[in-house]
Parts: sequence; C-alpha cells; structure tokens
Amino acid sequence: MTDTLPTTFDPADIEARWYSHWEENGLFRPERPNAEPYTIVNPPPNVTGSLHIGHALDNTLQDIVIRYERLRGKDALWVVGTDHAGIATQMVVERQLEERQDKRTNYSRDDFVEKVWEWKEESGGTITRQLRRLGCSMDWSREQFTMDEHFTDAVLKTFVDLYNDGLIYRDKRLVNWDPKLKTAISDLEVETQDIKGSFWHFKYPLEDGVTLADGRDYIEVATTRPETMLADMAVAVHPSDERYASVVGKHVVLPITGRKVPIVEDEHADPELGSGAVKITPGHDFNDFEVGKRAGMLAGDMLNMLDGEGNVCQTSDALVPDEFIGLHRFKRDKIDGARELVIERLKEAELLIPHITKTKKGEELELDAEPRTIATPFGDRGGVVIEPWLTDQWYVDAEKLAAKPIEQVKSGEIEIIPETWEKTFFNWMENIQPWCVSRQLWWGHRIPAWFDENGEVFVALTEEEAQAKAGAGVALTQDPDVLDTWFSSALWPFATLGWPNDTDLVQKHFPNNLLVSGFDILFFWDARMMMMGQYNMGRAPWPKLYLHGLVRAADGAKMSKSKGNVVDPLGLIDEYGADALRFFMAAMESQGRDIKMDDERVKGYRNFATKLWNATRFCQSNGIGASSTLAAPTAKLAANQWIIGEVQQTVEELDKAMADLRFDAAANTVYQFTWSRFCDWYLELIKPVFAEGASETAATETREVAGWALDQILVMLHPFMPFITEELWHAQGDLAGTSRAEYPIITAKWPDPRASVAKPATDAIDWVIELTSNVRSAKNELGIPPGTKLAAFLPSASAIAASTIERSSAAIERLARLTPVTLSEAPDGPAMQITAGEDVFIIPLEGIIDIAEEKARLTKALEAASKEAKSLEGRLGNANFVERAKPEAVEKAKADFAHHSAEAERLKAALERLG
RNA sequence: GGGCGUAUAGCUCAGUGGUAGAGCACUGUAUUGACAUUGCAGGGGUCGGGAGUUCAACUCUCUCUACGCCCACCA
Repeated sequence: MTDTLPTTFDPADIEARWYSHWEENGLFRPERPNAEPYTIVNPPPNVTGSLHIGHALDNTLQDIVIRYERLRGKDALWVVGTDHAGIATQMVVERQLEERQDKRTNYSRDDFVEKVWEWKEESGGTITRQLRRLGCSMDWSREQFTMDEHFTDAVLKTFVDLYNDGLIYRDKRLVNWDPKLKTAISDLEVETQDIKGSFWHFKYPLEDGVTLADGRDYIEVATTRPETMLADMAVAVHPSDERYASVVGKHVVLPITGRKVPIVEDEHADPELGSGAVKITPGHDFNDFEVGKRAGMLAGDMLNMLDGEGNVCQTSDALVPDEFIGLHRFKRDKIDGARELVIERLKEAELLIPHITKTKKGEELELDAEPRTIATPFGDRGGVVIEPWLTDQWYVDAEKLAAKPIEQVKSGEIEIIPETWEKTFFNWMENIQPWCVSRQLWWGHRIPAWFDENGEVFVALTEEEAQAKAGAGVALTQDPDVLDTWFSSALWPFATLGWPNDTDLVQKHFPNNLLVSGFDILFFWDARMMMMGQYNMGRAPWPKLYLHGLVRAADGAKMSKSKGNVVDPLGLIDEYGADALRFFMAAMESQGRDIKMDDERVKGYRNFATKLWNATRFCQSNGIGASSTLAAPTAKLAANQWIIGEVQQTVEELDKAMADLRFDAAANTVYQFTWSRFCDWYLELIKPVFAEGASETAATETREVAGWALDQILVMLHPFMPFITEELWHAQGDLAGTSRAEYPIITAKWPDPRASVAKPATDAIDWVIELTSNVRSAKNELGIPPGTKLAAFLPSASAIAASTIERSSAAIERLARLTPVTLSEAPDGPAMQITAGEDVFIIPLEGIIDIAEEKARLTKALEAASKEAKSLEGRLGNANFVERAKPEAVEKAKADFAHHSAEAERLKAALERLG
C-alpha cells in the first residue's frame, strides 16, 4: 500500500512520468501476435514543424481510437514519422544561411543536402517531443522518415513503375512557377486571393491598309498584365463577333516591339467583355496557352520573355527590347518593373486608353487604368504571385489513377465520414488535372531519370540500370529535380510498413483500418494515398476516412501567425494538463464542424479531472481499492446493483459512439456518467454503508462494487484522459494490495457490457433519486434551509416504497434529509406534500411554512402536470392520430397521459387536504 | 460561375417525425470529514423568415435571408 493521493491534482506532476514509463516499456505496442490487427497511420508532420492546435485535435482523435482498440485487445499499431517537406525544410535551412550572409548556391548540391540532414538531426525532433506531451501512443520504435533509405526505395520504385506504365511522363507546358522559390508547384499549392489591381486598355494598331468595319485603324484590347504584351502572339476575337469578322487573319502591329501578330478566331474571346478582343500570350497565361494550341502553335514555339528564374525580363532572340532586360515583372521594392515601363511607353505613344471616372464630388477624373479586383494566384509557401511559365516538367496522369478511387468511394469500399465530403471529393477527382511532380529543389527524392546528350531520357532505379538502357559509353546526366513531397507521402500507408518488401507488417497491417485527417489535406494527401494505394497495392489503403475540421480562434477567425491569434496547445497543456486539452478536443469534435477554441471549457475538463481525483481519494479513504475481477461482482444491495447497471449502460453507449466515430457523444457519455451518476448519486448513496455500526457484509460488498465501478470508469476514460487514469489506476491497485505494476491501464481490458441487473433494484434507486430531488426542490422553493431534517409520513406505500424504505432507509434519510419515514397517517396540521412515483409523502411543517406558500407550490406543479395531461389527452382524442400514428407512439401517449393525469390527481388531492 | 456547409437558451454547441438538451455564464442557497477546480435548487428558447408534405416538423421538401468554406480560365 502506497501513500494516499495528494489532496490536489497536479497534471504536470504525473504526465511526464507516465509517458516515459509507457514508452520505455514498449506499452504502445505490446506483443500480441495472435490478436486482430488495428492500424492507423499518423499524417506525418513536417520535420520542421512544431505542434499547433490542429495537430492537437488530429492526434488526440487518433490516440483516442488507438487506445480504445488497444484496450479492446487488438494488435493496435499507430504508425508515426515525419515528412521531409521539401520546400519547407529547404527554406528553413536557406534562411539560416542567409542569417550568416551565406547562401545555398555557395555550396555544392551534396554539401547543401548534407547541411539539411545535419539540421534535421539536430532540430527535427521538436514535433515528436511535443506529440509525446500530448500523450500520443504511437509506435516510436518504428519511427519513420520519408527520406529513410527503405522509404526512398519505395518512392523510386513507384516512379519507375508509373513511368513504365505510361502514367508518368515528361511534358512541356505551362506550370505554376513560384518565382521566389524558383520551382514549379502543383495546382493545389496555388492559392487564389482577391487583390486590388488595374485593368488597362490598349490600342493595338492594325497593319497597314487594314481597318475595322467602323473605320478604326486599331483594335482595343484590355489586360491585367500589360508586361506580358512583349510576348503576345495573337489577338483573339469570337468567331461570331461581326465587328471583327473583316480583320480575322490579318495582323496587328504590337506596340514597343513592332512585331506583327495575327488576329485569330477563338471561342475564348467573350464578345460581351470589354472590346471583345483579347490579347493572347500563350507563354504566360493558361487560357492563352490553350488558345495558342488551338491556333496551331507548338509549345516549343511559344514565346517566353522571362529569364531562367521566371521573373526577370530576358530573351535570347531579341524578343524583349534592351531597356526591358533585367527588369522585374512588375514593381518590386519600389523599383518599377516591366509593367510600369510598358504603360509608360504606351502612354507616350498615345496607345493607352484612359479610364474616365467621377470623384465623389462629381468631377471627372482620368486614370491610366480601370481599378478592378483581380483573382491573383499566389504560391502557398513562397507567398509571391505565381508566374505561369513554359517549362519541361514531370507529370503524373492523375486522371487514370483517380478512376478506381472514385469507384471505391461510390461503392462504399471507402467510406468518407462525414459523408458530405464525398461530393467535394468527386468534384475534384472527376475534374483532376495532370499532377506536376517535379520540383526545382535540392532537398527531396531525386528523380530517377537520366538524359543523354541528345536529351533522350532513361528512367531506372539506378544509374547503372539507366546506363545499361542507354548503352555503354553514352554520357548520362541525372535530372537535377526532386519529387513533390506529396508524391512520397502518398505511399505512407504501406511504405512505412516495409513495402516494397513483402514484410509481415505489410501482410498484417495493410490495408490500414482508418485514416483521420483534416479536410484541408483531402486532395493533397488523402486522395493521393488512395491513388497510390490502388496502384501499388491493388486496393484502397483504408476502408474509412474520417475528416475533421479546423480549430478556430475563440471569435471564430481562422488562426494564423499574421493575425497573431494562434493558440499554443503546449501552453494549454501547461496550464490545464494534456488530459483536459484532449478531453476538450474530443467533446467538441462533432462531425463536419470546425471547433472554436474555448479556454474556459478546457478549464472545465481540468475540473472534471480534479473531480475524478477527489472521488478516488474518497474511495481510498473508505477502503475501496482495485477490483479483483473483470466481471461485475455479484451484489445484493440496491445501490450496488444500480451502479452496475449504470456502468453497463454507459459502456454500451460509449461503444456505440466509438463505432460511429462520434467523439463528442463518447466523451459526453463518460463525463455524464462519472460526474452526474457515480459522484453525485452513487458515492452519496453508499456513504451510510461505511458509517459506524453499519453492516460489515454490506460494507464489503460495496467496497467490491465501488472499486469495480471506479475501475470501469478509469478504463472507459483512459482513451480520453490517459495520464490521470493511469495514475489513479495504480493508486487503486496499490491500495488494494494487488500492485498493478505489471498491469497498467494502457493495456487493461475494456469493460464488458454484459451482466444481469435486477430491475426492482434499479427502480428502487431511481425512486430514491426522485424523492430526494423533490424534497430538495420543495425545500428550496419554500425557503426551508437545506440542512433541516424533516419527519415524513407515508399513509399508503407502494411496493417500491415499502421495500426501499425497509432496505435503504439510511440512504433515504441521508440524501433526502428525513427522519425515519413513518408508514402511517400524519398528525393534523400544516404540512408539505412530496410525490415520488405513486407515493405521496406528508411532511408536517408546523411553524416552518406558510400554507399559502405550499399551496402556491402545489398549484404550480399541478398546472404543469395538467398541461401535459391535457395536451396528451387532446392528441389521443384526435381520431387521425389514433388511427394513423405508429402503434408505439399511441401506446406511449397513453402511458404518458396516465402518468401525468395520475400525478395531477395526486397533487389535486394534496391541495384539497390543505383546504 | 459551380459545389458544400451553418443558422437551436446570454455564449459555445448536441439533438430526435411526436411541442427541446449539455457545458459555461446567470439567479438563489449551502461550508467542520472526496471535492468551492465543490454541492443543491432555479430562471432562460414561438429551434433564422415564409410556404408545403404529414394525424404530427426543431427534425422531411421547396424558397428567402445571413454568414462561412471549397473549386473554377472572365482577359
């Protein structure tokens, strides 16, 4: 027997201790070779990351699931690891170099990559330490990294296989180029933002001798990107646009460069919009690229006016006039760029059509351009405006890979929870574009492709194989690019288990059982795992995908560093404990909804932990220790039978909630049971059993049952609050003299809901509760001090009343604050009357109350009961209801009516007795 | 432009075809043995507006309003 628990609960005191105990003893994945497997993989956080509130939610939910399944005896595996996060990590290390006035390009590629590895070894463990503080029970013994050797093997094999199957190819087309990071990025990494900008209107002079029908010798075009006019290759008009029919096939002479470009017909030009004519820059605009292709241009011939970094004017074929060479796309750092110079030159040439507007005072104002809100693409990492740029990149044929996952979701082979996300999923998957997977970075999986001097490509797992394909003596150069980080993380559900080797883990733990992720990575990660799971493994990576929402600031705003409203989960853990934060996350997680942060509520769950702590202290002080049996003890006393029944009901509800992945319902179920049933009623009911002179037999039975019930609470609560439950579990075990050193709660057995409980016993306790509540309520209303002990008379007792008064008088007297109930008529005089079920207690209150007050109280109750009865009577009097409603509904209405009208009768009689 | 979601007690949110619940907040009250990080009692909602289906709608359908999110090439 150890020391009793400290009087106050201090989360910090126990959390670190238990976490290291679990980890050091391999308790996150105990040996269970014959058990049914249960597997989830953790979305690998960026190795550069630190735990934010969204991680706290995501990982809490997963930990609840995995701890629950572990308690239910499964071979529960929660795979964990980190993602090399190509762009993010390279940026971190580059920023460090910059701080020392150093830069990446001062190093060789190998040396730089070596520096990144060094950084990873030194600083990459932050988030994994923080996950431990949250209490996450991952299998750290097999911690993964997306650039581990075996993982890299999986990545390269996948690339080569996809290439050989024609599902990866190299193509020259427009990509989203991030000029800051100097790499291509995928469509998903582009974020469109509305930016206040300008819409310029130009005159493009027609070639000599050509005029429009109305006699004008120019075509008006409008653009939000004037600078790209240097690389214009056409002007497009709609085929049905009469205004321009006569000039189709003719040319305009581009201002500044004087290049002649054709006027072409294309559906893309909207006659309703602006002048109806649109300038076409296929090398710098996605729409124009398509127009150019339709007009017969080849990608290789499309003009590109920007330099090798995609943001400074340059050209090798005299496309760009000298004065533009070296200018940035547009104004940057207060220095004018090509855009400003183009405007200036056009203005000088009187080819800029001014925009006339009126000021508030009604004065006419002439502007260079029309102010307009422009949907502008930004790189999600670099934060600068994306430049559509013509380059050679590697593409995955996502459309082909998407076919099977779409089918799987449609057929239910993959269930998305909440279901409403399925529509979003289909919408994206059915319109999916080729996935650009090459990145112009140094940190990442280098693309296994080699080029010979003629540019022919050889894709192979190794250089030797590529050489063999190319033929001996052919000089090969490896593609310098690396793969999109998401290409590798798409393999996470099986590459972490050892694939492409056919390991036992793969055999046993693939497919996984569930994936939990934020909806924000549905396309980035979840969908791609489905594609790669299908491609590599021939099946879906998991049958269920649970998507949770975002954690928002208390005011509902999205948290962001720039807004400064980010809540640090570690701060909350410091203040309230990890258990409280976890419980908050679970209790707030209802499907399909974001969570608003609420510190007060976290505090409330800290209070709940304290309540449990104190309840356990109470148990200990009364000799209640760990139970010796897993099954419910046999009990004779009504209160004990009652609590056994309540435990069973709670387990059933909890199991149901977990099966449905209703974390809120699960948390609330165990919360309500613990506080409102176990603490508020059961512990109060059993107090008399431990009073001096009480029956030793009763005390013994109660100790057994109470210890068992508390154990069940601890186990049921453990997935939500792992630390305090482990602490109390051991404290209870030690008290019982059966040390639980070898039997921690993390690997304990989940309660079995099966057991038989006598209905009369539970009815009796429900009756005591009703009586007690009614007495307390009446006292309150009549202004009688709650501590006052009252005498009660029960002239005619129901069966329940008679037996309960006989068997549980001590509890009744204690809870309802009554002197022993007298089973006879009360003496004449003022009295209050209390109902409980069918029984009416007379409680003489000579000199304590005013009869008028008691009458008012009873009248109020009578009115309530009558109102209910009347409403039900009306419904039952409706022939349509009786005939058409479901029989159960009619039966229930009848029973309710009987109950309320009897209650009303009793109250009426009570009022009559008062005269 | 398309798609989706949300509107229920002062606040944050559950909820079911049979006239509503939780936590916090609020009001009153209790304090010598589990717990004031507490106990007990209580007040508070025409379930966003309108229409429809139904014996019956907060719950189903339509529509309107407000807010939010995602996708999309309006130059």
